[in-house]
Amino acid sequence: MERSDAGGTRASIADVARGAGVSTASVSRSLRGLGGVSEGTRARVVQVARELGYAISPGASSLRSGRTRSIAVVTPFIDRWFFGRALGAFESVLQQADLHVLLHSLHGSAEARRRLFAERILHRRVDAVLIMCLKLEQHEIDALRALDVPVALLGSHAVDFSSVAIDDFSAAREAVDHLTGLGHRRIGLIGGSPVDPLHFTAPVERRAGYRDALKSAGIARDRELEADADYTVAGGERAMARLLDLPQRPTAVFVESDEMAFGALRFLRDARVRVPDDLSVVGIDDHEMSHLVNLTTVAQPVAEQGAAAAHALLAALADRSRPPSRVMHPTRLVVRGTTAAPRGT
Amino acid sequence: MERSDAGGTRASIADVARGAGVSTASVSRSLRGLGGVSEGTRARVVQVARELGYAISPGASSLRSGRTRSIAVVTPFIDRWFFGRALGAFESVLQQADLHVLLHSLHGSAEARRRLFAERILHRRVDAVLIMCLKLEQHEIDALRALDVPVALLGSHAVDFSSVAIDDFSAAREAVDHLTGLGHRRIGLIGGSPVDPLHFTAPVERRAGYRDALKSAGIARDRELEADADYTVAGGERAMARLLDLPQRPTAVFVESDEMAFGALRFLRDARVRVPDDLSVVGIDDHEMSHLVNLTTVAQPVAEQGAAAAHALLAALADRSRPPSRVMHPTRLVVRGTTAAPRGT
DNA sequence: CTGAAAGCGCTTACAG
DNA sequence: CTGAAAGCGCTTACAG
Repeated sequence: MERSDAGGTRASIADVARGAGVSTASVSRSLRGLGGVSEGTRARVVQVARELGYAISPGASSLRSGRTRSIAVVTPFIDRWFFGRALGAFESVLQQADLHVLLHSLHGSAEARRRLFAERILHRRVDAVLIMCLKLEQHEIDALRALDVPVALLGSHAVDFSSVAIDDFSAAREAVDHLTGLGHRRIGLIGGSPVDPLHFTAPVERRAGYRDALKSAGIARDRELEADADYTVAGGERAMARLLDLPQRPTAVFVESDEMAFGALRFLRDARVRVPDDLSVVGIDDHEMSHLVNLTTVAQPVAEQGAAAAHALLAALADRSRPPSRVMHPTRLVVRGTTAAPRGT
Repeated sequence: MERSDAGGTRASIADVARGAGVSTASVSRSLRGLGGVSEGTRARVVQVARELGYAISPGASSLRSGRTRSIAVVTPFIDRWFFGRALGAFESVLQQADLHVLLHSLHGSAEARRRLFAERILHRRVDAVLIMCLKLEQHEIDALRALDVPVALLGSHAVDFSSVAIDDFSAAREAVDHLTGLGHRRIGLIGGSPVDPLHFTAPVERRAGYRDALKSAGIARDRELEADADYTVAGGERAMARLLDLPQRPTAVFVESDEMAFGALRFLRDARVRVPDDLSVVGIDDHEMSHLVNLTTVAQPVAEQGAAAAHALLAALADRSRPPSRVMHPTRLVVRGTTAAPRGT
């Protein structure tokens, strides 16, 4: 029968060694499943450890071994769909590998980002690091390398590190090609600001994909049709308002994320603009709410990216000499009810 | 100018002591801002530490001091609105206090929950623990107490620990009172299963509030009108389908969460049931998407609860003799467009 | 104000 | 297969 009394809580490896009549070295080897211990010894040690309610001291273990069994994840936000979902899958894989996840959110703050790298907050505290969706500056790459642990990126790339992402450029092209294929010529963009202090990767790539799609369709670019937002529902709402204020309204809008698209749809409904009759809308993500509002979008596999990032780190931990890997996950256009041919065609 | 070379990365407290011509004790005191050091010494130490790129070894520090500067948060899910938002606010407060957050998700698994407590996964690894939304069993409370660190609960209560929550019973009453006030008599429930293996607190309390509101309005309870779901959009959809299949349909439905309500609304739209003309719907949460679908709901302050939980833990850390606190956050009915008087009134 | 020294609890060569 | 011992890098009484 398992019990854990107050005394048991404080049992150290020396207590277990004493109880089993062996050295602390043998206890360490037995409990970690290492070779070089007889089965009899191991069984006795395991038994005594359980009786005493022994639990290793992570601090002592990591001081000696240099391994912390923790992995940091640096994320711009926690409370947004993409990040929550990627994080969940990431954490799940690592938990199964008996690793802990240190959560470090930037909360959208460039200052928090600066502090993270300048103050060596992760130093010696983790065995590996995942960076979500940030376009890294060279000095940040240097700071990460100085940590001397495997680093992986989710949603961006850097030559030095393993990365997992979708092809944001192609995803945007897919969305806008769908619109031009339907016959639209005047196509707006609601996207992240290119001057966002946090420097996300997606806005830059997706905007480039949008422009490229227009070019391929022989449509001249009109800077007025590009509205900046901040990847939130409210931001999408405001950006849509600006687009509708234009002397020459677009007949379709490509929105860089589903959450912004929700905001755009909301504004259109209130403004009595019919979708897709008067205006088509296409997003990126396939957010879990998208089917509710019947949004046409380019789906990306989010949980899969989180899990892949975890596996990349696990592989790097198992073999430190392994070269960085780069995984691109596929996207897929999901046509629903918010897109149609422009009126009068 | 700040630099961090490879050598700097490995500097230890002894290196700093040597560089500054003082003992390691003085370095420790200087860097932690403790008293008993002259300003001249402190300045010199700080300067040398910066030059060498010194960063403390968390393992060594915690081995000696017993403090890890980490706080664990145990959450049933990461990728749901409520949890992401509460978690974000929680982490933000702790980060500002120079504390780290260890994220441990149960991923909805009762087995993961069992393992967490049985295998002493948090033992000596954290200075405090936050438990989200779980109704704790006695043996779990015992296991948490054996950790010998402050524990706080968010979304549930236990006599031994500090807690932060809303009054789920009242929130449900508020929602259902609104419905009965409008004249509804046949009111359905879409709620969490009372036999969910994870034992959440909210479903039990909210269902009780629903029943109490009916009773106060003199309406007999009809078990058929209570549909079990799992707090997901898809679950809300399925539950709504079952309610519509009833020989005698409800004229209104109280849904225990906005996310389930979204699913319910989706089903109603596809089934061509008009809301609120044919059927009223009210939720709980005030999810960020709720205003998009015009959902009437009972708002709860989620980020505030996360921040309050962090502050409760901070206070306990500062004064271990402080008795457990219990904070109840207010809820507020937000009437939008999914509720109205029943037809023919 | 300062330093010498003990010791936190492990892991890891090393020797047998 | 096993153990004695060193040492990881700090913090903390203690003494001066």
